Amino acid sequence: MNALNISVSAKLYNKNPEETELGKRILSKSIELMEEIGYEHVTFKKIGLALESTEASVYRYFQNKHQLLAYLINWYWGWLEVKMAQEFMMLNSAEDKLKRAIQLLVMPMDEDERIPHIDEGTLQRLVVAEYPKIYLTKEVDAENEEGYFLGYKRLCDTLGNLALQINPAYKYPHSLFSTVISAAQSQQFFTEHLPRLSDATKGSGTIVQFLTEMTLNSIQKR
Amino acid sequence: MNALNISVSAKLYNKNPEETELGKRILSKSIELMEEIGYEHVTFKKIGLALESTEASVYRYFQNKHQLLAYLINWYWGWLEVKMAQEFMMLNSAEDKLKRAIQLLVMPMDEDERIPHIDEGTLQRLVVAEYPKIYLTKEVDAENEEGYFLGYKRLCDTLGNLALQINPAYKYPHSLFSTVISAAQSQQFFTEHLPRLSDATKGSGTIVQFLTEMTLNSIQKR
DNA sequence: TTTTTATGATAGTATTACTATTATATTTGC
DNA sequence: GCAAATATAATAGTAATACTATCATAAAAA
Repeated sequence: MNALNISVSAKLYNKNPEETELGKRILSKSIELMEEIGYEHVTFKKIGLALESTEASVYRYFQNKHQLLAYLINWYWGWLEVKMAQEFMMLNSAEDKLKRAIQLLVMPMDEDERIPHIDEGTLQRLVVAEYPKIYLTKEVDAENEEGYFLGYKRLCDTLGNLALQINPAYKYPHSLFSTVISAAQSQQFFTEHLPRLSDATKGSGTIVQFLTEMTLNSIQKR
Repeated sequence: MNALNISVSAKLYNKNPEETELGKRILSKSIELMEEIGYEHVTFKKIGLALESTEASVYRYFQNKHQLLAYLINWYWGWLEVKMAQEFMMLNSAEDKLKRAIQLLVMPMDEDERIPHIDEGTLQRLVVAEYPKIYLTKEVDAENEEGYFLGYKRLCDTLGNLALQINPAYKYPHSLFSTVISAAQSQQFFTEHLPRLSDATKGSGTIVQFLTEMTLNSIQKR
């Protein structure tokens, strides 16, 4: 039905939330509620209440809160990659593409009207505040096999390949971009909450400059 | 009593665990248990049980699990800084000091026999697996004012100042070292659990090389 | 030796993270 | 248009968690 559909591994839900109205409302309200009160304070009961539905209904779509967060974050990485692919069509050099990718990682996002049930801006803030929680668990190895982290991995690969176009001899493309993506998130968080851990003033310009310099200096042939 | 005492903000405990035998056993067992079963699965009841003490006794030292984790992680950063200061005395150039600092961030740690109740190696693995959880909460601003993150901030400052010795014009010392410290942890985690997000093989050599190159390329005058 | 302090033992409460059951409304197949 | 399947709502119930409180006793300090 949507002009655009982001694919998320079927292991990330009990019942596909994109296929029903209630499912979409669960996604929409979960993003809103998690961003508002924080992952730790969210319960399926509260989500049900916010939806004027029930706890049991939310459990039909997701096994638990952790799986729901993993779904949302994977959706976000998938969506970012689609955005990047669109933007890259208008650019020629790998360096320009990398620069644009870094901007997309940090800049506030506009609502995509092709996907009305997801507020991308709110989702981005949610990712900034919560993303490491999906892998920093004792279940990471089992969940990795289920595809919980494919979104992140694919994005890392994509950016790593751009780096290799600039310098095929660069030795650490995966490490560099897992670091850059992660830093894109954490620098946003630090700028807002722990400013002594960043040099950025409000607004995303400084963060983009810092990350761009770090990235290009790392991969540049010299 | 100890030859060495790491200072941790008094807001990070109810009752100073370094001052009693039970307190020290709580630290020791908590590190062990958290590393073994993971932060999420730890409860004060389980800690009490492992100590052959009680839940209530653990609550006398720490308000909750989150505060306990924050204490342990702050202790770790404080201890790392002491280690670094020791090592820096034997080095002259800021560049050598930075290189050594990166090694200390990544390399497995030996037990410090001056502090018998803390197993630094296990604590390091705990920090790798859990450190962002202390700031990625809705309480971050309030806890920041209580000094929950001083250890991290001080370490960042120290390393940032070394960078400024190499290049006083470098614009992003705080951002760079919050990124490098964070990457030091996450690259260790990725190497073990999500290898597609790093280029390192087992052993810490590749991670050290990657971080050292990234750091020096970023700050170098050119 | 008295008093304070630290710990242990136990109980209790509200919330969380589920699982299960049943009733009802809606959609789909024929 | 009707039967069957499916989706949701409403409700109940359970085990574990995250605390708080009380009291007895042991050890240390005054």
